[in-house]
Amino acid sequence: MPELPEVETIVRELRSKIVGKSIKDIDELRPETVISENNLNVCQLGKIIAITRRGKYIIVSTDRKFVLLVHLRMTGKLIYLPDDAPVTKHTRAIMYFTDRTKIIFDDIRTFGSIKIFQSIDKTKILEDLGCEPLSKLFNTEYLADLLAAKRTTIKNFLLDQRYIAGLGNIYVNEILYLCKLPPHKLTNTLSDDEVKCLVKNTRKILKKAIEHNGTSISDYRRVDNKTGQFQNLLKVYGKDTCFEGHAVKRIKTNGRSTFYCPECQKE
DNA sequence: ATTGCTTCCTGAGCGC
DNA sequence: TGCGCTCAGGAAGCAA
Repeated sequence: MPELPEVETIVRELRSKIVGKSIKDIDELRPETVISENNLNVCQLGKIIAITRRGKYIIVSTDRKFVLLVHLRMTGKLIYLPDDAPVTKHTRAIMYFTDRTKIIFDDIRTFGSIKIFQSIDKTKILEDLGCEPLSKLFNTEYLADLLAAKRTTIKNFLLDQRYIAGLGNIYVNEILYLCKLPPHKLTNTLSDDEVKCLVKNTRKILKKAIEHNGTSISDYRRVDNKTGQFQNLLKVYGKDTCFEGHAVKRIKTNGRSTFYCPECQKE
């Protein structure tokens, strides 16, 4: 499941491989995968000049001011290949470049999409995202104010993209474990020290996961189809026993698997 | 306004 | 062998 570190890894790798290439065409193998305004002719998109990230969105900008927002959801992959390489059973779209290479957009569960906009100003979807957890804006003041105003659990809060952009289920479980906070603790009951701890560990774990090219639990793959390595360093998600050797409890919260250690993460 | 539940989808894993 | 069931989960849309 691509979260911030996985998307960041993909963005960095895409940047080194396809910035400067001209988009020849986009072939949509499954309807509703590529969504654009006004019957846009995808042959007119132009040359890729930048690839950035906001939350879990990949932002591809072209010299003709077009912006492609790619969201991988749970099972989306972007794989860079020669243009005659075979596609997979779940390839939903193919972006061809003029130098006989391509990116295939592979997505088993079909929730991902590629949205094309005529300028960055039209991408309203990005305006609803909260701050980037690796930016200076993400600090104890920002977090303390938001947490105090909410009436939900810390786990629900951390997963909400309107407050912090980029966290998903795996990293939220890991962050709460590192902070020794139970997932059901209410946001407005957190102490100043606990808020500080959240900021510190969120940054720490995201940076470390990026260094290890993300977490490949199931479907996530890098642009060369290789796995990331951070799954080997998880301390509580998917574990029977935590890093300290205690039994890990697995519960469901809002339809999500929640792994936590009742011993380490006491009220 | 805010919060939480349902829904979308396919494949893997399991019991029988 | 194969059937039916459950689970994986981001976020839009809807309900309370």
